[in-house]
Amino acid sequence: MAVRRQPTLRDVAAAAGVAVSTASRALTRPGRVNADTADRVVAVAKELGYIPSASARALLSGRTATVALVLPDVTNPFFFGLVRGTGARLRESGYVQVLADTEESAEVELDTLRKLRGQVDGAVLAASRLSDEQIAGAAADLALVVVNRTIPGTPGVLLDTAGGMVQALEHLAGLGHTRVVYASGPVTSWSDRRRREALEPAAARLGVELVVLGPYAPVRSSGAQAADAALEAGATAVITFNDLLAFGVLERLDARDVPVPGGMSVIGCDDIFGADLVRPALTTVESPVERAGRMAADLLLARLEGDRPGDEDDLGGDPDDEPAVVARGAADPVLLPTHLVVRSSTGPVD
Amino acid sequence: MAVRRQPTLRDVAAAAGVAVSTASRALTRPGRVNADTADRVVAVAKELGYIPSASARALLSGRTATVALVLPDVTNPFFFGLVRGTGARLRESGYVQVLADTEESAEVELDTLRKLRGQVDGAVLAASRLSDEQIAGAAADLALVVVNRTIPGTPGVLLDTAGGMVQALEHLAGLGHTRVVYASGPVTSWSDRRRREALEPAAARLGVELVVLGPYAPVRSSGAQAADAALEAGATAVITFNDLLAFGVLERLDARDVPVPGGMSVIGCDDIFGADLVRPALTTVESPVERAGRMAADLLLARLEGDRPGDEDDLGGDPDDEPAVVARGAADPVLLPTHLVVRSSTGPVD
DNA sequence: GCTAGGCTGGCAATCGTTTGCCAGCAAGAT
DNA sequence: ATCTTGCTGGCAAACGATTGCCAGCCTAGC
Repeated sequence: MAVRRQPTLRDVAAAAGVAVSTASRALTRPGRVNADTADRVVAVAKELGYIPSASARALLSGRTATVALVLPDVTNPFFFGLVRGTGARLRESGYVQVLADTEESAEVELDTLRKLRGQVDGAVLAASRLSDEQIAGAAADLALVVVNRTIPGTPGVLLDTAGGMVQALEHLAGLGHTRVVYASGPVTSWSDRRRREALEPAAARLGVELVVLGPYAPVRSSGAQAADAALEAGATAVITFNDLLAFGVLERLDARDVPVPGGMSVIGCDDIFGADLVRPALTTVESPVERAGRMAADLLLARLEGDRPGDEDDLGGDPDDEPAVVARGAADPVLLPTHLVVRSSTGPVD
Repeated sequence: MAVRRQPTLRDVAAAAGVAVSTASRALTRPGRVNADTADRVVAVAKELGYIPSASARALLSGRTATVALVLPDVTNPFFFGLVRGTGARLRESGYVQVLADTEESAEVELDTLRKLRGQVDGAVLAASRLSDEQIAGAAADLALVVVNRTIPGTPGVLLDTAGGMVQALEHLAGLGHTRVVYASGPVTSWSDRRRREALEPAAARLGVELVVLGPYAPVRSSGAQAADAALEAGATAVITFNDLLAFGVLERLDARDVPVPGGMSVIGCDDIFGADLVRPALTTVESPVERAGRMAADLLLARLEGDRPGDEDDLGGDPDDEPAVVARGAADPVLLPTHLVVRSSTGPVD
């Protein structure tokens, strides 16, 4: 029941009959102590089940080997890929991942970031509710990587959903649609702005009339309004800001007995869990979210490892170390391509 | 770009013109120092943006104010409720939540637990892949709470899905079904065993023939086999181990042109995200997973707070403190009831 | 006027680990 | 035989916060 006291380095040293410093070196500085001594210490440490105290290490080195993933809502399926992607990459490098849910609140987010400083070496910030200035400010205190935001001086990973949306429009144009609605997302969304900017010229080029509606909250319940508005606009197809919204649209169309894709084609964005479960299965723009997570963690780790004082004379760099990422980290954000997944919610105009 | 050095208590003390010890007391021991002095220190601390070092605190106190949630697979929708529930409760008490993914491997899990010791004050273990003995062993080194497991001496939270399954069977019996399949889950699953034990007598009581098939891997792709086996068994309804399996069953039935619920009624378990998205919407046993998460965190926190040396003379206990939870913590696991959510995948026999 | 006691604030030890510096020792060079 | 050099291991000072102990001071009571 009661948790037993952990053996410390002192215990190990005593049991091995050496000084604490020797024990420390035996475990962390191969070659620095006599091989026999080292073996003895290692054996004793194993025997005692010794595990170095993370707090003590952190106190001395200032590094915690911990990275936070800061999200507005852990349960939004869109973020699962990020959780998994960053988590996998961090684990590979021996880092611990902590999850911070900011409950969609800028205030909570700011507070979280404040508290995190010192507890973690860095953070991946996704779908931040903060202003560019606030993020830049926080970045002065904590190594930060942003996802789907561009903050000058802060490394970032961007998902090129705009490119996927253009593919979606091309797909619809190919099916004969000439009047297409884009049900837009939050005005604060960087990617929403970027998509509109990409869709306009694409529509012109394809000879499609693009009607931008919204903004809609990117949740299922907003789908009803979006569906109604799209019908009213006389469109034969609707592209939504994200899949949740698309789910809501499908529900509403079903409730109004509008056949999909016969009466209306629907395209979502993100390809979250469930997109292939709805009927008809949703045609959607798939984003490599998990890869984005890995990449974000990559950028952060590159920066953290680069910060290590010991590495400073290592300017030559290891050719196997993907120097491109390290070099790009501080500069332009990484842009990851997306692609359209065609399922059953799109079809030719009746 | 470069992260600036954090102000320490020494900086605050120097700026306020007091000793470090005084500064410390001003911030943590209200009343211990002169009010004027305290105000000055607090003001300076705020001005400097001082944040106490978590590592230093942890080193001294042995407590990290951090709790881990250990899961076999972070991305399994079933666990989202746990993530959210434990997270919310932990945040309320000022704890940080760290997420550990064990990749469905007992080895990784054991290793994770080993590394976690010392980094966290405790852990919530869900769907552990470890044996009872291994868990009991780990519990000696780290305060543990298990979800859906019964380990003597280790507090736990159980979801009474068995009860919900009985409701499901009653629902089916009421619709006139007389031959029902239970598509079982992993043999190692505690809850699966418990469900079978509860379904047998319920079936006898209701005059329903119960056919247990499986075990099936609790994933969507296994649904095809399960659906085929259920059809072959001549059943008119199937209850599945979980919703993912049910999704697979629905898909297969659709592919084989078996109408649902006309040709086959389908009931899932867990009510994960997507259960109301599939067509027909899935009738399923809803588990209060988020509540289970809160409860698990509750038990863990109660135990952690109880361990605090300072609280030992507080045996009377605060009447507002929900002493029931604290008392129950070490004893029997908490059992949370579940209930059936009826949607469109169940109906009368044709 | 003197002492007892309360209030306030400082000193220093402590937590567990790492690491710069130094001392002892042995072996090889001169 | 002496000096140099390299290897090994110990001492002690950090890291930042907390806290037991103590000293100084002020006030109140006699």
